[in-house]
Amino acid sequence: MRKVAESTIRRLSLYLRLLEEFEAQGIATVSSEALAGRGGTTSAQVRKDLSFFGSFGKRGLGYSVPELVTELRAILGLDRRYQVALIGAGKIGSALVQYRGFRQRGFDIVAIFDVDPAKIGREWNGLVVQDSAELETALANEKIDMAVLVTPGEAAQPLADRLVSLGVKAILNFAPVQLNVPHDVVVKTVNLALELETLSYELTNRG
Amino acid sequence: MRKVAESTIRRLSLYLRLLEEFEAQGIATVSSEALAGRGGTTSAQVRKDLSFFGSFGKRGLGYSVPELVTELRAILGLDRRYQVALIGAGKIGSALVQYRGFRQRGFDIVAIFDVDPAKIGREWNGLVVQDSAELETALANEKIDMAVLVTPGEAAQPLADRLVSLGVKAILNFAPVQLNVPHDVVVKTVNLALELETLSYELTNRG
DNA sequence: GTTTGTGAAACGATTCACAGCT
DNA sequence: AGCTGTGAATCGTTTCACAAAC
Repeated sequence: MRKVAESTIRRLSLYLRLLEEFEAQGIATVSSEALAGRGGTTSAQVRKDLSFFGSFGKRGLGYSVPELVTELRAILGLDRRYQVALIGAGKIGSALVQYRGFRQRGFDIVAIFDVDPAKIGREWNGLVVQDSAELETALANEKIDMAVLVTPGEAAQPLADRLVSLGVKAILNFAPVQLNVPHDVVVKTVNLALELETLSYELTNRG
Repeated sequence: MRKVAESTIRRLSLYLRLLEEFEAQGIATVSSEALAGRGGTTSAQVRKDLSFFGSFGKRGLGYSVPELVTELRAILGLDRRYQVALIGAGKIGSALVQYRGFRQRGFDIVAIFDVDPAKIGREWNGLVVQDSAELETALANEKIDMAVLVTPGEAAQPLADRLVSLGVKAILNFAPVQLNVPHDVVVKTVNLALELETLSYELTNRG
């Protein structure tokens, strides 16, 4: 498959959300214009984005909502479930476990780890918090698709290395560091400080 | 000031973090090469990024670490403090309040709101959770620079509208919706579902 | 008449490469 | 000699505009 820009993928994700709303309202077809309108983009952009993956519309008519929902789910890999390990049972980790969008979209948290003895052994949303030291033995028989790293900065890289050794191919990183991983592993970092600082920049330099 | 790309601002933020580490280690000067190395970019990119704002280096030598730290803080607007209102006292809000990077970087949470009667009136990190219905009266005398929105999707837009009316010029949005605001208001949306879906896409279309 | 799909044009960001300063 | 600062070249993304399909 030809290389598609990340910005395109993010927009597809937005379109999918809008389409699901349309579907819930029983709307049968949408134009690229309608999809663009609430998505903060243009109709040409919508059509270009979709054209990377195929021709899903009918000229003069638009796109079938249920059809496009199915296509986008397949493109985004959301027509399957993922086994997720959560590393770090702090406040943010806890919020993530609760977040219904997580399970709803196919991401099942199947293991939780922490280094804090006060947390290890406690039950948490039906899962017992395990010792991070036992990562390897605990995950030996579990097939983990993704890891969510919610640890202090200094702990993140060593844990990432161990996760990679265990065969994890995708990491969602909330630690405020750049992770170093092999080419075949995908990392998405959500850096709160960065977001605040871009806001701060915009505020001071007129927004 | 000439328009600078957001990607540039995000990298400046990364450089600042690295420089602070160098500073703590007592390193006096760095080359663009050294800044690039751990920041995941190239030396030319570092120089170009900085050149938008001035000439901070010395040819043949590199950049003075403390000087560049000061410059970047000023550029990013981090040489002042911000008054932040937190809207939504759930798990994620709680995690944000605790997050030390928040206060450390100059962001002071001065008010917390929620609609849940069980939470209203409770003390939370030294602040009493107030009723979101009272937003206007509670913030009448407080000068709020930023709001952090951590509410369900449907509540976000109406609250954003009220915050804008109150003169808030920057919003960090964790609700999974696109917010509609006037030109002079900056919004940064952190959309967890989006991040997961880009990971999911990468997993299914690469590996 | 309406709306898609897509080459081509325009725009924007990154990389190159080197002159100029220390 | 070493490293910055920057115009020029390259690369990638978005917008335009229109022929083709319904």
